[in-house]
Amino acid sequence: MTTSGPGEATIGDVAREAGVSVSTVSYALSGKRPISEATRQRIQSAVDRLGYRPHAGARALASRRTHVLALVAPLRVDVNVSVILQFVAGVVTRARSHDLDVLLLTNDDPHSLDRVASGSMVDAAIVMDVEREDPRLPELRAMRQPAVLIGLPDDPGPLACVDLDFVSVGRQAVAHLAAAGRRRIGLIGAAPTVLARRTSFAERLMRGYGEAVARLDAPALAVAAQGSRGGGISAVTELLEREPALDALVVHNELAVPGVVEALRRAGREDVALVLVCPADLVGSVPVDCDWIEVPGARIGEIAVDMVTAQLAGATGPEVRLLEPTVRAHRLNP
Amino acid sequence: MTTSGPGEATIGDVAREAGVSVSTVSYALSGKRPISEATRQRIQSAVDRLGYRPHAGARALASRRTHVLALVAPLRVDVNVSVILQFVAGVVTRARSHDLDVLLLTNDDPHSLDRVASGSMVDAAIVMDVEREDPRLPELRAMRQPAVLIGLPDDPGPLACVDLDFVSVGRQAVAHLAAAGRRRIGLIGAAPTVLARRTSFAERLMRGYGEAVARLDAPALAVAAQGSRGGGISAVTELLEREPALDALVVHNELAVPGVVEALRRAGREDVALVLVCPADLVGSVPVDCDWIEVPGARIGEIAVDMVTAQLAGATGPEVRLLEPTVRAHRLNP
DNA sequence: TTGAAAGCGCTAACAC
DNA sequence: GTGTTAGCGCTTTCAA
Repeated sequence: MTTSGPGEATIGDVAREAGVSVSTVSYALSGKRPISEATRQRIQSAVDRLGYRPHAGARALASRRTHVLALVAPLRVDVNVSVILQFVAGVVTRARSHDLDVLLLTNDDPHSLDRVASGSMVDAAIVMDVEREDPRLPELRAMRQPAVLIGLPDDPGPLACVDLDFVSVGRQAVAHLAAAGRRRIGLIGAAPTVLARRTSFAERLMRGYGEAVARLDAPALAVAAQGSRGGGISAVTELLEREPALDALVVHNELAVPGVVEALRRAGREDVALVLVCPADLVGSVPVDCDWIEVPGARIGEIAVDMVTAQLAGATGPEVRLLEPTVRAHRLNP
Repeated sequence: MTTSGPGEATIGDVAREAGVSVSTVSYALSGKRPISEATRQRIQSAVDRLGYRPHAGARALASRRTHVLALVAPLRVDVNVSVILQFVAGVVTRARSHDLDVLLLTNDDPHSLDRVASGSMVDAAIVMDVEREDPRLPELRAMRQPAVLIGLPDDPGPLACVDLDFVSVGRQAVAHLAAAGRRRIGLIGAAPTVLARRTSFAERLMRGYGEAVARLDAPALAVAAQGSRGGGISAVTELLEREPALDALVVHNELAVPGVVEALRRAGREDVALVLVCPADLVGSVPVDCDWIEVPGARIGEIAVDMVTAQLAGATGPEVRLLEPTVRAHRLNP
């Protein structure tokens, strides 16, 4: 007697084993029509006995659903990997809870999304690292499958978007510091390459910041910083030169944070108030008291999946969702 | 006239448009049999005109190949995300160059690999974050599809493995320091949770270290450290208490490095020689001169893909590949 | 409540 | 060098 491993049995084998027709097995498994409890059980035990697993390709061919989501993720050096991975983790976890798997596309091949979409490898797509005038937008709009952007292009058209409201992040950071009496508020922004790509979040934060300091009649003191310790040091040095009376800093560059802290210490300027914009796991390693605004990567990834599944289910709700940020305190000795 | 978007046309449409049979189209596209140049061109232009893309599910059903690779990746908090992402990037990039896509599985569901494998969603699997007695090994051995482990379990059996030779890393780090006259060599290892899981690389490095210091008749001074600035500080403090004459440190914990450097500085012990074990992008942000051994994540990911494609092609080469590490110098002012 | 059978779009014999 | 056609394993009418 031959015991074949799992994945060998077909729906026909199950049907024979259970003494029913293939359609009955199919319906029993999908629940798309009522099946008597007795047959349901016979089928289930046949499935277990044979280790039956539906063949994904056959199912996709017949039903036109793959149960796979494309995740277009950047993996660019200048974007903080821990942020990326938070988004990815959120997407993958939530996708599984919707019974979807995730096909990971990195950006090295600009047409890979087109390839997998028109090859019917995926039911939908989630796109990260969106630029203000993202070159992928035409492709995305032409897709049969729904897509959700993580980020906010200038003209999303009918595409669904979700992100932290970075304009509000900039405003709130400034407002929070102003409320604490600060008026010389600098901004250390994303890496020059990130800004050069006109990455949507980087510019939006800067816009919010710019508006807010203007309303305060405070000087706009924004610099881009390389995502490194050295980048943080240079940025602080430059800002202190431009404005020696600097009394606060908004830092939107996770990798530069250690350098920023170090430079302030060396300059004897621990009095400069800090608002960090970063993921939750990063703030824990910051060695000074400060305030921070969370970039909730995992949460945004989850929402993106929820939006995409809603679209798959035919819903047509609000197209753009921006999460409201909150300023929180980070204290070494609570 | 209706211009339908890409992904609507079938191979039958192409065949009609080009005035040939479907099999000719199929063979022309796959190159699996000689086609006259003339027909090849007619077919190609029909493909272009119609925007034809083969339906992945149909292809998988007929050919029993999905051209998809499962990547089982951890995304565990205690493992450095930048290391993980290097592996992932290596895998995805190399996979694409073999015309494979990557289905990303995270570990939250232990049976997901079984699910996608027996559901014929993937042709092969690459598994990261391998433990010495990994609970997934039985599943992996039962799979129809080939698998490659990144890491080295105690008993890999017939499974292919690839990793940096961490035993050698430990030995070389010690040998290098010993050659520089150091005899009180500490080891700051992976996070306690990583060790508790018996993660293969962590223990192998420790073994190499232990053997090497024993041969020197030097004391074994190993501690686990939390992956954080605080973890690095505590580890240094503890080691300096145990051995005030400490003159060298091997650090195999990326996230603890800043704390280690800081603690040594505060203790006035900048004379302690350092060998860091970390990915290349991390060493750049280390603010002191030291030596380091690269963990070539991307390279290992690439090799894993090459091994898996070799297996798909029917090869049966060397089962376990361990990359030889090299000690290099990191100098702030070269 | 169940079954029979027609596809889904492609590959790969098997023909010529 | 090219065409015909029988599957691949599933879903989903249509019929009972």
